[in-house]
Amino acid sequence: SPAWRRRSSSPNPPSHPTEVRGIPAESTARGSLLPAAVSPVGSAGIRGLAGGAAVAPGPGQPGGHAAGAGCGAGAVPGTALGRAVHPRAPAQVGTPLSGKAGIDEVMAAAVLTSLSASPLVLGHPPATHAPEPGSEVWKEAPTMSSSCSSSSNTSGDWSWDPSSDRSSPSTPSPPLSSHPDASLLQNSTKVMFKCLWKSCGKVLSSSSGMQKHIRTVHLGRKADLEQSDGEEDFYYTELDVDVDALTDGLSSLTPVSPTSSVPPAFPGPEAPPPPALPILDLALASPCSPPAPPGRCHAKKCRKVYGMEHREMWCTACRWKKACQRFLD
DNA sequence: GCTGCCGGGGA
DNA sequence: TCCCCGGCAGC
Ligand SMILES: [Zn+2]
Repeated sequence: SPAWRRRSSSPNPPSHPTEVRGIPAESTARGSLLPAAVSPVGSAGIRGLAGGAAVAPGPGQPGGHAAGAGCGAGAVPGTALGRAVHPRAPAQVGTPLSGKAGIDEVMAAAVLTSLSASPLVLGHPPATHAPEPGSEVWKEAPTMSSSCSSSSNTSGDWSWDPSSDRSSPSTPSPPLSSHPDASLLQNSTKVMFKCLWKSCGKVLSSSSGMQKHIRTVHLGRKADLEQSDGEEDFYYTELDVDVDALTDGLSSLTPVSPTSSVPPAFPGPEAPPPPALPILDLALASPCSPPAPPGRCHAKKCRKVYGMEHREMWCTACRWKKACQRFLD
């Protein structure tokens, strides 16, 4: 390794209490210019995703993740596309993200969701037709063309430069309790839960429903078992769906399998691939450019991605004007 | 002009 | 060793 490479920089940044596989549990971006983190959260239990508005910067580093980049929704104002996905950590133990808040939130979301019962929810868009079934929502993403910035990274294998790491705000729990769901809902927005398992994309109106879906369809468990062993990987994102958007192209909410009962195409009959995948999907589904080659947004390095104004987020190499080590081509 | 980064150099 | 930056090639 090049001399300029910091000896101290290791693929594994100093651990952060709320990190799961190296990623700050919390989005660092908050819809701003920073690509935020899409990260599996929650220690032992049901895991949801953090992200939405943003995707963790940085392609995975050597060591595990397959395709790297997605594009951060970053600078672009949110759309109907899930923007405030966050960790769902139902009552499980030990989650730094206060479990209680998590529950409350889930409850709240569920309640609110059900209150605003909708015709839209399960793939029943109002008469208004949808030009292109299954993609309306996602099509929002490409609009962020210019922000084909970050890459996602799903797992901790990527190496956050220590200095960068420190720059990310980390206040784990607040978002949960102060989540804008409520207000959003009241503003003609409703929360939907989108399954992130590969090739699924099913959208349900309640987290419990989604968990059940994942449990039965993807984890092959019995539907009626609640939180069986606490080790399930429930990857789904929460979408704040603007009702207006829904009326426009709702059908898109049931992207992949119109017949919700069809199990996603997983290679084997066995358990689905590990969680990292769904996230990747999320990342990949995002905006790199519609037909994004699986993996990354080329040519864009830290400088471009984060901009001069966020130089501290660049990888060391970029800061030193060396070959970027985060966005490898 | 912008971008990525080599190579050189200061502390 | 860490870091910065002049300057150049490629677009
Ligand atoms: Zn870089």
